[in-house]
Amino acid sequence: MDELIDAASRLISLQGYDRTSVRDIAQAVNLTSGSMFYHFKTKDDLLEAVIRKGIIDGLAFMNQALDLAPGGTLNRFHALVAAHIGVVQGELRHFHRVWTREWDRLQPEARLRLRPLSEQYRELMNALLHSLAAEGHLHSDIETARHLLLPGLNWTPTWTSLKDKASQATLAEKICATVLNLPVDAFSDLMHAETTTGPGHRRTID
Amino acid sequence: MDELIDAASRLISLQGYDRTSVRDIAQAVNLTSGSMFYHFKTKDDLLEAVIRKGIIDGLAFMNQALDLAPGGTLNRFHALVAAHIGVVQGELRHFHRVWTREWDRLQPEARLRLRPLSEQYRELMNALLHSLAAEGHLHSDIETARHLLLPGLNWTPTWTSLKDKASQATLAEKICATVLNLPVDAFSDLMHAETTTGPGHRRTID
DNA sequence: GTCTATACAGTGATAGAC
DNA sequence: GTCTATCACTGTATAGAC
Repeated sequence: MDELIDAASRLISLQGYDRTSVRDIAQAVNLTSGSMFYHFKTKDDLLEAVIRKGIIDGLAFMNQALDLAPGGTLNRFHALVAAHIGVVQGELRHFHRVWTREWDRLQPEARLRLRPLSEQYRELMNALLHSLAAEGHLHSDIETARHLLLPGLNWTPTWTSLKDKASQATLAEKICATVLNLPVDAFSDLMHAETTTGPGHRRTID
Repeated sequence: MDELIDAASRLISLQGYDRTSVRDIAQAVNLTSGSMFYHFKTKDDLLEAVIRKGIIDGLAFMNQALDLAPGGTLNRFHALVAAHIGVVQGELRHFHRVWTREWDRLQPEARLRLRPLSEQYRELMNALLHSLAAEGHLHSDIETARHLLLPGLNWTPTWTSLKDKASQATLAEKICATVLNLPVDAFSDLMHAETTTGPGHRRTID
């Protein structure tokens, strides 16, 4: 039941898995605790379902953003970073927080089942960092760059809260610039130059 | 009682605060649960004591590393990053993990009491990023750089485990290079050039 | 599919003996 | 200072009625 998963994501995100009782979650959708165990065999199964939905919806969100992004690599990089910020700060934020904060509360078998999904997420970022390196924008080690970038993005809710797309895009610019060790303005200029004059492999604005 | 704090840091780090019972912790130092409440009024007080010790010892470790570091800014930057990796991966790792993972389980008043301590930690990194910018190595926004760097360092235990100082220093080089968007070799060269020919504001090797 | 009722284990914390 | 014993409570999960 999807309402149950939604409520669980919200409560677990805010209170933590261990402090959120099955009664709390069931009550949030006007059920009693007994009824929850009809839909999920155990509380752990519910946690797995929450995280699975978080990853799947997050992937869809990211892929959609990439499909709409203009062609140049810098533009696509910015789109990806902005999309990830959207996941972390937007409607999926509770799912994402549960994913990152409660991942190691999962049973080992559950982690194995979810691993392929989360690898896809990492690969999206990897591919773009490779393009940046190939085009001479990124000079540092790609793995290390990803290891700095991803936790940094995931941690943004601890020091800022950005619900609207505009401010998310602004933050994304600052972060992209930082990855390339550039002033924000320099990155913006580079990115926009790319859009107007660049090759534009696929300008998919329908 | 310090043994109690040590045992608590280890168990809470491995199992999480909520899953670690007072009985578990007391048993680890051959006490019964009742005795723990002689030393700490509540379980929450014990958590605060663990995190306080983690921050204080971490600060001491960082300051000591900086005192021993050679003079140049790049060298001091590397020393700071290596020291933080040392905190996160070395003997203080359990304390540090509790600090970062259970911080928001603290009562609001406890967070207020500890805030000044954790600010000191952040300021160490801030000061060095400012120096890097002043000397023309760092071009990006300093706040943003710190917001990428710190979570990235704190998250390293999720993808690598480095107990010895040598491999910690190697990782530190990769990360410093990434912050400056340089290949590792380029950063190493820059750093060593600075040591042998640089101004060396204070070469404090006693 | 949801309810009520309940089994059963474990929790933080306290009281009082030693 | 540490122990034992215990209180009051909450947790997950199950059984069976509807």
